Amino acid sequence: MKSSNSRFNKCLYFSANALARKVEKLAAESWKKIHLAPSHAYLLMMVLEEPGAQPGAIAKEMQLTPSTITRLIEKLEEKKLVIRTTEGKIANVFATSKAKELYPKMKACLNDFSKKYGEILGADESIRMVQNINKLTDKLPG
Amino acid sequence: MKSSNSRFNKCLYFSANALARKVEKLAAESWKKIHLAPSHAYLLMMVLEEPGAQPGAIAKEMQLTPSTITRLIEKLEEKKLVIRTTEGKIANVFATSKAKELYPKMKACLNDFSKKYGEILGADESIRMVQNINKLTDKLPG
DNA sequence: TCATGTTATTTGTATATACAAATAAAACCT
DNA sequence: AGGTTTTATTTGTATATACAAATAACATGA
Repeated sequence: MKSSNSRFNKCLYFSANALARKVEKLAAESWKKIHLAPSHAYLLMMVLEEPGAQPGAIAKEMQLTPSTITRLIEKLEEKKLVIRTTEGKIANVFATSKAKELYPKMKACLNDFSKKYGEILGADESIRMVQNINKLTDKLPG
Repeated sequence: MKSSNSRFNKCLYFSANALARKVEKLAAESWKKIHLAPSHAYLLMMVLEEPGAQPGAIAKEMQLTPSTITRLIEKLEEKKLVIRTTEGKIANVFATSKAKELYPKMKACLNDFSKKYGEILGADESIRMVQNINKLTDKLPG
């Protein structure tokens, strides 16, 4: 069933969720090569690029709640991809050397993914669409 | 943090998910009045408008998997809003009279929600955006 | 007709995410 | 300094969703 044929096709709730689910799936395919879920991969990339990042800052940047970030970090710790140091109420997250070795492959996965949807949508079109979605998101409250 | 300032702002995965989360929250507010999660509400409306709908068809229209539909129906059954009849391998889902009584309020919630984001985004803009999102979704595989 | 394949649904299990409450540390008044 | 408020993080619990396997019914071709 196409979104454009659904009885719900006029509703932003439905449309936004349907898009997110499809995109999630497409992204998961790209990241599968290195056995990471997209959200784990994004967090890890952030930590690689900003060593010692704090969970609260990560939450803001990823627009997820702090509790979700805690849970993601736990998973990445299990995989020995990050470590956490806690000093007072502040936690800092660092990528391990295992993660650092993975970094080039991660960039390749990211590339693969954006190429994949770039081909489907057209390069210009896809860049414009992402910008429009961001603009929309920024206007919504919260 | 604005989407447009995030290090991930160029990535469709990130953008689509951030949008969906915000919209979900906004929708949940509107549906809270009648104590329904948006996905439950959408399924229920479909069943109200199409009595006897089959889980498989509902899955297609809502672009969710059949197993997810089963789970949603279970919840709605607990709330006495739908009943399920099974004949052979075919199941049919019907709204109860309790659900039928709720229908006008549901339409009001839906209205409230679309008014809410219509005000935030502008009526034309929001309609155009939903169409663009649908078009994008339809182009993606799966 | 019956063996095999296909379809519809459900179940078992896993993941992502959130909210609210619990901790714990730091900052801030007076 | 000592009490109060704010901030950062984690934990307990709940929801939405999916995939893969199980089940059950149906269809179909030899």
